[in-house]
Amino acid sequence: MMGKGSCCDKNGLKKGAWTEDEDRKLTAYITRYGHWNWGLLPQFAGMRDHFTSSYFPPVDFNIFILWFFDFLCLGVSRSGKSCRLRWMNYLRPNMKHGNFTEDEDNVIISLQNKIGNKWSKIASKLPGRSDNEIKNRWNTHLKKRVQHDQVSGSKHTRTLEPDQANLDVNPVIETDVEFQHEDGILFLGVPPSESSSSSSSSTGSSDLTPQTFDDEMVGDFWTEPFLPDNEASIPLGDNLWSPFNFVNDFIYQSSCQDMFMTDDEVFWPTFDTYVEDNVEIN
DNA sequence: AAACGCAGCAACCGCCATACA
DNA sequence: CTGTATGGCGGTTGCTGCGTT
Repeated sequence: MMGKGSCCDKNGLKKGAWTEDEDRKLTAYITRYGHWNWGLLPQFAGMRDHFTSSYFPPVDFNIFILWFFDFLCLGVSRSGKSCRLRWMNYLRPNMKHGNFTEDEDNVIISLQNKIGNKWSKIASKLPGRSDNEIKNRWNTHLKKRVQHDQVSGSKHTRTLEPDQANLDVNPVIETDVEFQHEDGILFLGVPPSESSSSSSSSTGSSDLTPQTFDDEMVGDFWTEPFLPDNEASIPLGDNLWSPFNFVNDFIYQSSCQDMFMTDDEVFWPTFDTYVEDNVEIN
């Protein structure tokens, strides 16, 4: 469903509904690299019509130079803030949309009653739900329901006991969250094949695997880029920028290779090919 | 079938907190 | 301490879809 209409603001940044192409680029980019800076992410994610490939994190000097050339020449189509919002509210892995369960509604009602409109806090207790979605749920459904129940004295709403709604008691699973790569799929949390047998930190809600977004995990995931820990074991090819990129490319090609590659373009650009393709040298 | 009104919700806006130079 | 950049949050907007008239 559309939100605000599409247009550009005074700075030339695109606004309004996101296109599938923009979603794909943003998802592929963050899946591949995480994000180190929302403000710069649109540049690297290729959120522009005519420049969609060859970006890598600025951990490599060569890459920074490439980015800087592009930065000097081109505008950004989406603000970092817009990218962040889109990712957090819609594109994140394992996000649920619509169809709130009775239990979810009851958690929202109880926590809203307890702590007020602290949507991000409430969202942290509902895996797969964004604060925006919960806020909308409250404003469009639950607020009326609560008001109706209060007026009518109805007990339709099953509120949680105080200890159940206590913010210090996380009702969802707590799990060590990390990027996993299994059968070509990059995802967060314990792999499905391991979740049922994991004994380290699961609290028993195995049906909620593989992800949660409690505060502790959010801090790690949202503030640090994805850095594979096995890069040292990957041989460095002469035409690759770094072992870091090599590993990322491997994971990336397995998880979302349709983003940058067409059927007849199956290669990863080197610095030289990038310059040939994208930079005019006087 | 057309017009209208409302609900749902994605996205924007503005403010605040924090980090950093 | 001050100014700036950035991220996060809650409130609000306005487009779309659907039901009603």
